[in-house]
Amino acid sequence: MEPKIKETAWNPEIEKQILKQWEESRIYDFHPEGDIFVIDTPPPYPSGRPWHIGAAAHYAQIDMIARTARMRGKKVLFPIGIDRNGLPVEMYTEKKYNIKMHETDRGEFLKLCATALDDLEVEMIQIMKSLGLSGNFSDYYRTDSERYRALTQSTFIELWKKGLIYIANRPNNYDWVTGTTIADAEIIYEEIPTKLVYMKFKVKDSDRILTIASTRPELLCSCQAIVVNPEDERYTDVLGKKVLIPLINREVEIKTHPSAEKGFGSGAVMVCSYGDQNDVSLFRELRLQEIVAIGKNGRMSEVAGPYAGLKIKQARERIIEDLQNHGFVEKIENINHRTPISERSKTPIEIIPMEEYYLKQKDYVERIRDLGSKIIFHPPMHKQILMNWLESISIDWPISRRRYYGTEIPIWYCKNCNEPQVPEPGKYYKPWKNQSPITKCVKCSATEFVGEERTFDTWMDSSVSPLYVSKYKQDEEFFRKTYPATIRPQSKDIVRTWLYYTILRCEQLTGKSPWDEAWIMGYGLDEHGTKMSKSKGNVIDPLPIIQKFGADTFRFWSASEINLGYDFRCSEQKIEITKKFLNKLWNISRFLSSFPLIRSGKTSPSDKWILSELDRLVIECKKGYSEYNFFIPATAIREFTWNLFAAHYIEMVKGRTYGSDFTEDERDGAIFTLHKILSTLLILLAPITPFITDYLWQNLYSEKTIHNEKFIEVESQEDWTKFTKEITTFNSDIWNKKKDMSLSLKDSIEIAVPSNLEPFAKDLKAMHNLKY
RNA sequence: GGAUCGGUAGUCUAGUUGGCAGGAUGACGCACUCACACUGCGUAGGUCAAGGGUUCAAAUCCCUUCCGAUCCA
Repeated sequence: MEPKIKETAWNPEIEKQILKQWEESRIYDFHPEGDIFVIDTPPPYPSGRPWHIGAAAHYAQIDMIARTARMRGKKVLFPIGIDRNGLPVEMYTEKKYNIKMHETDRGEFLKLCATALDDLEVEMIQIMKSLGLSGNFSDYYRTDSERYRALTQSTFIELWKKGLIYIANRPNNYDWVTGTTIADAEIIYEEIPTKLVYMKFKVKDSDRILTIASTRPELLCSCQAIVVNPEDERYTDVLGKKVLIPLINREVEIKTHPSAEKGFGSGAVMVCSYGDQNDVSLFRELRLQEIVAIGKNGRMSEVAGPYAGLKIKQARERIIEDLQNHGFVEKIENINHRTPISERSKTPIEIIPMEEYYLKQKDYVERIRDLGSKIIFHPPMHKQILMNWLESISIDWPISRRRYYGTEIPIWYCKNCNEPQVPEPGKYYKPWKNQSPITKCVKCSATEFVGEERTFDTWMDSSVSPLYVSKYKQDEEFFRKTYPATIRPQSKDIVRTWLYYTILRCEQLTGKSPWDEAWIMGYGLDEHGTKMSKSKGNVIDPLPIIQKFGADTFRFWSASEINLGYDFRCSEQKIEITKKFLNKLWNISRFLSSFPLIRSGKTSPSDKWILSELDRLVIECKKGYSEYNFFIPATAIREFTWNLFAAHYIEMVKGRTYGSDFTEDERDGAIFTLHKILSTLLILLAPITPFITDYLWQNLYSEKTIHNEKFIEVESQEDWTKFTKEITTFNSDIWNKKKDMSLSLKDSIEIAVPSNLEPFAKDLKAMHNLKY
């Protein structure tokens, strides 16, 4: 019999045809009726090649979530978006054209950014499509579109009217390289070598010298107090006394505070505005008058006297020199200091008082803890990341940024009384460019206005993604059906930003949690187990790999290699090896394609045995799919297919399907079982490897696509799996014996089938050519 | 300092309720050409990080220590 499938190997080129077929038949279109399942897809930022292989794996898995839901009978809304707001493109543009953003015409600069994004986006969409994502590409969204930005602005206006937004001048994380305030969530910490300088402070009206260790001697000019631990007996006699700041010659008081550690340096700490967050809280608690020592340009301000105008590092070196020359230095230690760094520009941040807009979040911590505790996390352990973050929120969220490529803050100020005022929600406003839509000041009735120039923190945009995809304030009925979304898939490094901010904002706007479930994935690591990043240069580009081995190989690798929530290593070699499995599946199908399709039959014991094992597999796979942990079905299916189905069952029934010593009923039972198993395997695998399964399905079982099929239910009544171990061991023993006797596998051998395997004797005899 | 995760063969990894430590890869040996050489069979390779405890029984539960990753102060 000739196999219907001719080629002896799976050719990934076929994926292109299948992709075309999917697009033309629009099988993944969303219709908002029935049991609705909404995915709050993360819109990727098109940062250019190489794209991150971990990200590609991540999107492949999100698609598996969508396909799993469809096979469970859900109507799936799987939006595709591109995130285009924010700093990366601004920095890319500055570098590409060798210009500075703040020195370039704003309109011109925005145009250059948009063009760059358009180019990068085309490639991004292409890669996502070639991965086989079943999302809504025909209507993909951009976070910098008019509609999206109008939504961000509307939600801001709504919250403004609710009184959740305020302006405040307070010390803030300031990234002087990019020239903007940033939120705590945008700070990372790095160990940086620095000098710990032990300085001598003279106590007034006393002979005592106080030694104070600091990594920031350049801030001496802004020192307003010395604090020691209240339980530190070394200093009880000087409490309340004044000390003289070296070089500056200003007097400040010695106070107590529990944050001063007895063990750090000498136990006495200088409090300056602002060395770190602790300084900020001390100034507030002790009601000290701040002295702003560092300006927005990252240089020392006028109050630094002779050091004014110097960059921070230069000023530090100069002041250390001067301190040494005047005998104020006791010693200098070289230490590694944990330094707050701007996540974007990778430079140490400064804390500078600035006037910014704030969104209230402190008052919401309890409410969000409550909502968070009700969200089902996959895996559950990652809920802890959110809870830890909630624990550490100490200030409201500064949401204004002094950047260009972002959503504009929709505010105009009265030229007469400076009162800020917001327009009506619903439109996209550009206050730096457009005329004020407000004609009369709400406070003084003046008629002239000046537009706000700042933009929002990009998380203000990202945090309304579930509202955008469910057409909040656009389509009431659609919104009612699709909000809250079902699931938020995302990576674990943005729990404290994207996940947290989304819950915060959606709660403030809708009073509800944005989703029922959150699905959190780990990082992609390189072969050596270190985190991949462009700056380290160890990023693996997924595109050539997908082109070489096909999307299904890449997807199956991603499913079988990534245990949900854990970090995973990426190596091309492993991906290559994965392809062997698809080929195995291909060849099993090729073999079966030489037999007629029989949809029911009288089964023999061997058939009943493998069907029992199949039931077990179905149960296992369903369990994995219900947790969206594709590692479980992928490894279980591979194990079953290769090591039970192909290695044992197919070999056991070859005699029956070809041979003449069997009845027609017996033969048909085998052929029926073979097809039953393969068709089930294809369905079980369809969410993971949608291309090859659809191709084989359409060649063997149906005119129609596999992707409209539903998952299989378990059906057999008897459990024959207790024979598995005995069968596989028996077969293995025979193979070994033939090998020992230098016989070919076809040669006959005199071995009796053991009595416990009697039901399978006929198949086993034919399989091994047994004689006795 | 605190939190989370991890430490299983040269390498990677499974081991949800304690019950013969499983798989992949690489290495080595052998075989067939019948769906598949992108194949099949086999061999070697392990103090389950270390120590202690609970138990008839511990990779698994408890305690202590060491190492690594990530996050927070």
